[in-house]
Amino acid sequence: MATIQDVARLANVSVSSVSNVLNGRTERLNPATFERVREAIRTLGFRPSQVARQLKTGQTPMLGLLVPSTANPMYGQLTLKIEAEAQRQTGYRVLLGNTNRDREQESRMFDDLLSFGVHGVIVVSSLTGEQHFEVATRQGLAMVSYDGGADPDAPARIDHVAPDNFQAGYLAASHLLELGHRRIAFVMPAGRTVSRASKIAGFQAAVKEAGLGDAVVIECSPAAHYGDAELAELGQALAGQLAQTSTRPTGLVAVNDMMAIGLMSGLHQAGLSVPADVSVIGMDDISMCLYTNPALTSVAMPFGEMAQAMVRRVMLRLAQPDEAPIRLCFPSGLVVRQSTAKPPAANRLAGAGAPKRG
Amino acid sequence: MATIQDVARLANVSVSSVSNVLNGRTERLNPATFERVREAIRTLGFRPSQVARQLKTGQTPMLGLLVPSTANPMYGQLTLKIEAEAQRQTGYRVLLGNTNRDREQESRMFDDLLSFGVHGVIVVSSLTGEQHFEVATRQGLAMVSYDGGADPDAPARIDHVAPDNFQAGYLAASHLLELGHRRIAFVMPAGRTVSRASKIAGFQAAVKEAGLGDAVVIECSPAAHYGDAELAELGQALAGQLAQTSTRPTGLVAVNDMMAIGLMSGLHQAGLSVPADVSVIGMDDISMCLYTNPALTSVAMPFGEMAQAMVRRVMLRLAQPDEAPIRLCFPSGLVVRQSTAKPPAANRLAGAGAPKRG
DNA sequence: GTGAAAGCGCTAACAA
DNA sequence: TTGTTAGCGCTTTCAC
Repeated sequence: MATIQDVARLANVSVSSVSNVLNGRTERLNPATFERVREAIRTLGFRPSQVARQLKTGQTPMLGLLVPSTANPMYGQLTLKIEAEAQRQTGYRVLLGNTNRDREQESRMFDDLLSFGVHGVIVVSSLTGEQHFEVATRQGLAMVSYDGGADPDAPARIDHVAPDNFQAGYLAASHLLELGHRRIAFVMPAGRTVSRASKIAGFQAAVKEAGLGDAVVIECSPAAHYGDAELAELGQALAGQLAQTSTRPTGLVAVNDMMAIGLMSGLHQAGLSVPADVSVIGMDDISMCLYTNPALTSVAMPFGEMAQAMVRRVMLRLAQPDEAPIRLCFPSGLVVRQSTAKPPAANRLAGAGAPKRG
Repeated sequence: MATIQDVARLANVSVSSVSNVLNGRTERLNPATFERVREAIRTLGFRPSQVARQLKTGQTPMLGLLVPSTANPMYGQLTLKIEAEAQRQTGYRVLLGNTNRDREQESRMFDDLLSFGVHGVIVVSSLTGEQHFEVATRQGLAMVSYDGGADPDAPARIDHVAPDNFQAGYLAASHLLELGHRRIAFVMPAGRTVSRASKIAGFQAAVKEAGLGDAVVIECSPAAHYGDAELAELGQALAGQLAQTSTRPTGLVAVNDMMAIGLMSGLHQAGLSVPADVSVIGMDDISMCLYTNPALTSVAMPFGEMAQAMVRRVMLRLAQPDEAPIRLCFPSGLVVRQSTAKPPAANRLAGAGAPKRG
């Protein structure tokens, strides 16, 4: 690889002139010199070393991105959008780390980012209140979290970007209630995060509004790996159990689409039909929703806009580290497909025990 | 961030002693000095700058990874495995780029890798015979390709890792033939790559062995973006057309699982049943196969082993750039689930026109 | 408008 | 066994 020295020699100028050309300080250059340098750069195929540049300036056009697992289509999709957005907005590249939502892995990634001189990072994690986040920000990492808990008292200065989870829970429950369901449940893996709590709150609010009191939150076993379609597996197993109970819900709101897909699969295996026997609704609206059988009704989150906001925000924080942290919340929207319908007739009668509306 | 100078000062030694400690050259150190330095490092929370180190040595513990799109679950899964394997084997981090299988994006990523001083790269691309690959390797990139065409005459020195595509095509076709299907087709997006050609060759070989001559290869419209579940969309559209033809195949081999999932979705929407009316088999065996309805029969590729091989190979090539390029081929295996069954009775009779076996 | 030179934080050859 | 120092490729002051 050619160096700035080689270019200077070939163009018969000093390295500082070459540097000025590289950094677009045209006002300081004689147009003729400028052209000569550009010509030399071209003939040598010279590309400035980001490494040397970074050592000098402390800046590098690179962003850290931590996701639980790219094998999960939802994070794979988000990863794509964030990477594209970083390129589009600023030409930054992305250093990727899968964390499995594991504290230790997150922590090691933070350390590595710091030693690579990367100062901006976007994190998908529910652990943002924990100490390793505070340590990392104190050491100079500018962090933006996706769907993390925004504890106002947390010491770490982190920006938060999230979908409106309360609204998502509310929309999902309302949809089922409007279809006539009276026995509905919210399904998720064990463990309450801030975002899950919001979804549940929205779900319960809709249930209350409908004058029902018996909405259930079902927690599966905890998700251990996130390395795969594990949520689907949990949902599948749970659906098998639900199928055997006579008073099972007629409508299920899943914490996300992967779990919903697992639920549908388990219900089918148990000989039940979706939506004839049980309605299922997911959240995130990943592309796979279009191709399940039946196509999955879901609550869509504006990933493109959120990716854009996260990149913009981390850039801003890189430029102005002392900016006060903010929380951005994006509206979600119901997308009705074929996995939700009226409850089976028997249940419409059996629902008489519940208070009537209006 | 503390520097090596700070550590030297605190420990009352020279920077070279600190450097020796950092690089594990314990034999040159007085144990007491060693301890003193380690202590200083700990109290300062010192972490050596990879940037400075890299400027000096030309090495960096980072790998490039180019995939068409992490939004495609297959590549999301592969990305996860490669990243994990890079961490496990050597502690390397991964610089990710989504390319959309676009020449221009690949090329720009190569340039950026070079200017970041990253010399090892794993590429998922069908364009490995093209010029930008040759340019990149000549400029010092050590490349390993996944499922790329291994043209022995290609000038670029690239290692290739791939599943046995011929075998995959053969296994898929054989499975349908053994079930009694006589009218089967291979389905893929327009455009023949080396790996698709191998799958087709395996598919045709099985058809010939069965004494049939009329196996069809169906090319959908070309895939334009890869940014999403586009293959599924193509499959869905195609299935809608197929459903209307009376002489449609009774068994479909899809080039990969996403396309198979799209085909199933389209068939269902057209009122056909899988596998009662049409059998569908995919390739890759992504986790989603377990959760489709019906669960998708597929040909599994050993992604874990292939990821391991790719990382090992790129490390080797980093150490010995002049090593001769090799091609590693990994066996695939049939995984039977519920999307394949005997053809409908009418077709079993209609198949009489085909030559009989034995 | 252009050039000389210091220095970013490390490694490694060489000196002591 | 430990220290001194040049230099990796660039940016940026400051002098001309």
